[in-house]
Amino acid sequence: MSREKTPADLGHDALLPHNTRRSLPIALLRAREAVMAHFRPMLARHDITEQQWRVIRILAEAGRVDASEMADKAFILAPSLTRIIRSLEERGLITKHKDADDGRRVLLEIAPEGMRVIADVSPESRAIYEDLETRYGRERVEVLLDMLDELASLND
Amino acid sequence: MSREKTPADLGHDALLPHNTRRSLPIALLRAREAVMAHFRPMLARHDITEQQWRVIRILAEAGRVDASEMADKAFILAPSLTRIIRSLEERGLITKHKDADDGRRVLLEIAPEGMRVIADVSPESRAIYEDLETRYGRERVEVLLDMLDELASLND
DNA sequence: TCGATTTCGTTAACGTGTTAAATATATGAG
DNA sequence: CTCATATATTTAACACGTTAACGAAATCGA
Repeated sequence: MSREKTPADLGHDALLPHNTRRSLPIALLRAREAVMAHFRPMLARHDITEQQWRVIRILAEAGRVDASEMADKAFILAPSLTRIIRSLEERGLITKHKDADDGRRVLLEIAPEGMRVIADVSPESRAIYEDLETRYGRERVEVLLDMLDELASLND
Repeated sequence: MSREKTPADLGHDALLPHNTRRSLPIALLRAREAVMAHFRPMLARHDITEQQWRVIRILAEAGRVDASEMADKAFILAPSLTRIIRSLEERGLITKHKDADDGRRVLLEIAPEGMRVIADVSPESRAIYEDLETRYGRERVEVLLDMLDELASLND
């Protein structure tokens, strides 16, 4: 009969946020974390972070890319990208040079050492992703990607 | 006829990761970011971070909670939580005391000042979320939440 | 009871996220 | 051409994410 009184009882429900368990931000966080849990140990064995992997992977796909384009494709904010580029360059995985036509721009290119990392990591990455796809369902992944894209583009 | 040669041409496709555009980790990141873009400015006006908001919101919902339980519910790693708790306590939004029955545990409770923040932020948060729900579609949000939950629990 | 083990929380160290401001270069109006 | 403005990148400052290691308290088995 006498239940525990929580602070929630002090206000009426309208003043409280909806339940945490069904909140989009946290659900997205959990899902992302669950996915990354599959990749992170493998990337750690190759001594690169998730973000560093995104950057060199994009350079391997797209060739020479300037920093803004990279920030866009890898979805990394400019200040983070500056640090990541510095670190990747110091480790010899990428090269960096000023754009001759526009002195503000920084052009990035993958270095041979970076290609070696790509060659090492890609097969493992693929395998993990395909296992995930299989277990979740190939078509469901597609549906989910579409729904996420739509959510991401609600603002535009 | 002579197209630009990219580093991708140096290896055959099997060695390259699949296209960045349809990758679950980045799609989840983008979607989450798009959602948070709606909330962050509002939270900033109230001078709290997203994580601080999650913590006091959970305390308002659940009453007294120990740190492990909080880490679980708010999906925040222990080291981050330690810092967040320290900051929230210094600002007088929560109180913290050792569990009498188990000296290792730290019990958290929301303070009156914290309840004031809840009262201020909740209506705005709700409004933003409901707008989002409406624009994306109420049922589609539910479907998405289910799909995300399932993805998150693939490991178990 | 005691020593080994486990659990909870913290600290440390490093990388990234976020916002604002600074710097350098490019562009456009007059 | 020149000054104002815009754009690309960097720096700074602070918060959080991530892993490993640590200290303290609880638990369990001998």
